[in-house]
Amino acid sequence: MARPPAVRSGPTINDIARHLGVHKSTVSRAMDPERRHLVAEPLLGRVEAAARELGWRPNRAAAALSTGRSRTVGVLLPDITNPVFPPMLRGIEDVLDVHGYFALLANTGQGRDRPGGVPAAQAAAERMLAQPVEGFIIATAQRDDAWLDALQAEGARIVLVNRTRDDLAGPASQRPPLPAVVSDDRLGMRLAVDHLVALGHRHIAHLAGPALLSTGHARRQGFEQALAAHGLSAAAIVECASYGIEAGDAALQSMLDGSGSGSGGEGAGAGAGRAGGRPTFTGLVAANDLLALGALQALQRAGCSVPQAVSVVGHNDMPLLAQMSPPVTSVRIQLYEMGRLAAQRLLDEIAGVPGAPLTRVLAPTLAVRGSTGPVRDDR
Amino acid sequence: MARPPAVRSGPTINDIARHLGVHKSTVSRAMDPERRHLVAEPLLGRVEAAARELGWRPNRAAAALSTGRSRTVGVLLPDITNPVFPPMLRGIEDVLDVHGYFALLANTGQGRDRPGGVPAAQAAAERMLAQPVEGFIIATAQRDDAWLDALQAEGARIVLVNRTRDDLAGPASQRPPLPAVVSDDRLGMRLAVDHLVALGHRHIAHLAGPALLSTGHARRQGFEQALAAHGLSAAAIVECASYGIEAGDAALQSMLDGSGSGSGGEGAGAGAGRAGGRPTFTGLVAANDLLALGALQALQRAGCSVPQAVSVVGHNDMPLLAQMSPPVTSVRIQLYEMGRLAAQRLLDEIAGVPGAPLTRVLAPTLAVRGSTGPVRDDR
DNA sequence: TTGTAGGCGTTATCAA
DNA sequence: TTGATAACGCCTACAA
Repeated sequence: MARPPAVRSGPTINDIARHLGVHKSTVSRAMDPERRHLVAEPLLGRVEAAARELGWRPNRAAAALSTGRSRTVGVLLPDITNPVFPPMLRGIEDVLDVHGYFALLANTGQGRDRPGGVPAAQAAAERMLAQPVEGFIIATAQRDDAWLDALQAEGARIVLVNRTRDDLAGPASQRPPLPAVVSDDRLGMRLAVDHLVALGHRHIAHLAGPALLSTGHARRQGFEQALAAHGLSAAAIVECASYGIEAGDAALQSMLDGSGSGSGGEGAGAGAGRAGGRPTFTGLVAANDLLALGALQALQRAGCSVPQAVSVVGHNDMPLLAQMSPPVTSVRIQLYEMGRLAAQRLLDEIAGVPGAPLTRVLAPTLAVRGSTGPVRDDR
Repeated sequence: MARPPAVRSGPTINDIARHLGVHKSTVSRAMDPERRHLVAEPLLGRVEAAARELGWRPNRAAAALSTGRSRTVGVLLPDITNPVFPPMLRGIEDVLDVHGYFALLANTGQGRDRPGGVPAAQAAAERMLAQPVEGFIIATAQRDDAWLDALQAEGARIVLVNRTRDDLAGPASQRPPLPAVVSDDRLGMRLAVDHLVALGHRHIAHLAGPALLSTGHARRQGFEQALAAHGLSAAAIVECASYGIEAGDAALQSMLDGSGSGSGGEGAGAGAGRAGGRPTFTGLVAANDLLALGALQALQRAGCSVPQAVSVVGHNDMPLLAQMSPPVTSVRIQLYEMGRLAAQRLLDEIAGVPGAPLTRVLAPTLAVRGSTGPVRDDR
């Protein structure tokens, strides 16, 4: 009965109504842009004045309870510290902001499990649902993520960014597909390979991303297809354990050691990365920029100069790549735009806008910089 | 009366109560860790089983309405795309997560105004307050931000990170101070200057941050004090318009042109950045890393090699600085820890924990890399 | 054009 | 230890 320790005080529409001698529904109407026109002009002005005077502020928690709409969406990222995500997040927020929505953010790691065996991303999604959020933008999807199915089955609205999950089961999969906004990874790899081939490279290796991620999978396929189109095959392929500098360094080192095929390195020429003290390849395409930076480290340690001995291409064109040593040639994907489109898609979904395409595929371009150059010695 | 379009469906505690033939208050108690002990053990088990079986999920919007606590805090950043902020944000989130809180994020730009004359950060804070959030972590504060006073006056809980606002008015200011977690900027500058002096540099310039930001102000003071301690004075000081690569490039260019004193460049030697085709300084300390990168660009364009002709020190030690060309020596501040402490402080504030120190000052260290070296030619 | 009544899902207080 | 009742602030239907 008593209402003691309310954290948020402030006046309510009821206070305004009393102040003006009208009913709170009238105030409610006056404050809702959609129904403002139902209120007579003079009254409307008085209500607004009173609201301002009393310092009224809407309480969305109350509105959410009443309408079921919290004007909040959940954003699941592996790690905001990875430079590809901030531009995406900006894109998401810029769209949400225009529509009066907020993003609830969670960094959930690379899909790894919590003590209880529940993926961190799933745990975060559960908590967000309780908040509640009206939908999710997810950049952590793995191709085999089962919890996504459960989330979807609960009726949650979901849009994937930069990742898809339906590659694994193939087009015949029974799972209802999820809307996704992605970059054309195969095209990206074609740009990278074509660039190296045009520079005269014939022995080209690949630092692949984790096969469980759609980007790792698709980019590897794209790499092999692009090489095949030139009548070439991979000089070496090593799959990296994760998308990080360390993983890239280790993977390239294993290539040089000749030991290395990584966890999925059954690719052509794997284990043959080095012969007679020099790498057998003159070109290297990494599945993302952090892997490329790791490779640069390892190459430098091995005394291989870039681009003189080996040309290196990254993927994503994350910020500051132009200031690196050397500046890194990279496949530029539309990070900000991907975020924008994903948010737009989710809001459409929430608003029930029909006929949106399931998957938006954005075309990448190539940002050519100092880490690639003409092949020196053909072998 | 009718309840048509509820977005969030799912069972409620009422459904569980009916299912079990108990009252919803009992279910509510059983589900609250704080009051669980008030429920008899056997019943407790049945309630939990039923909740699991029916797939119940708490509705925080409803709880927030009842308790006034949304378990949500607002985080105001200038721009998540600036690499210093992701580590801070991770620190914030990691702490919030443990306590069941979520962060509502807004990128509000560098304190610039919206069309209506309202700072973007203020507008975002207003919207967040309506959400409602239980408090704010603010990294956008300018030293003269008046809206912060208003926000504080409304009773909002606020913790500042990396910035303070009370430098401007001085210790005699009437405004109630705000809790803040910052790095020791003066100490940071001393580390930078001492390092250069130890390398033999005697002519040292400063690329200052905007004087309206506490970091810009304090670091400039720290720079001058550190020089004075060695009996030196600044070779040149130019204040940059913002903390960005472009601004740093432009400011250094103006130094070289001898035109440049920036908006606040009344410092000793300003306008004397260059003499006889070479810069008059052999050492440069930038107020942050992006400014340093801009300076590197401009120096390279001018044909000044780093560190042979000029040694450059940045500030913040943002990620990837070690991979730059050249690797940039920088004052390492505890970005992640600042975020953690700020979040912890805010939660303490919310919980009413007494006796927390108003300001936490973290000590920086120096990360020495390739952009600094012994002075070559003394002049 | 405005008022009335009821409910959204939860928690708080009091009574039993 | 459990139940009953009344809020929290807002929105929706319907009546006036």
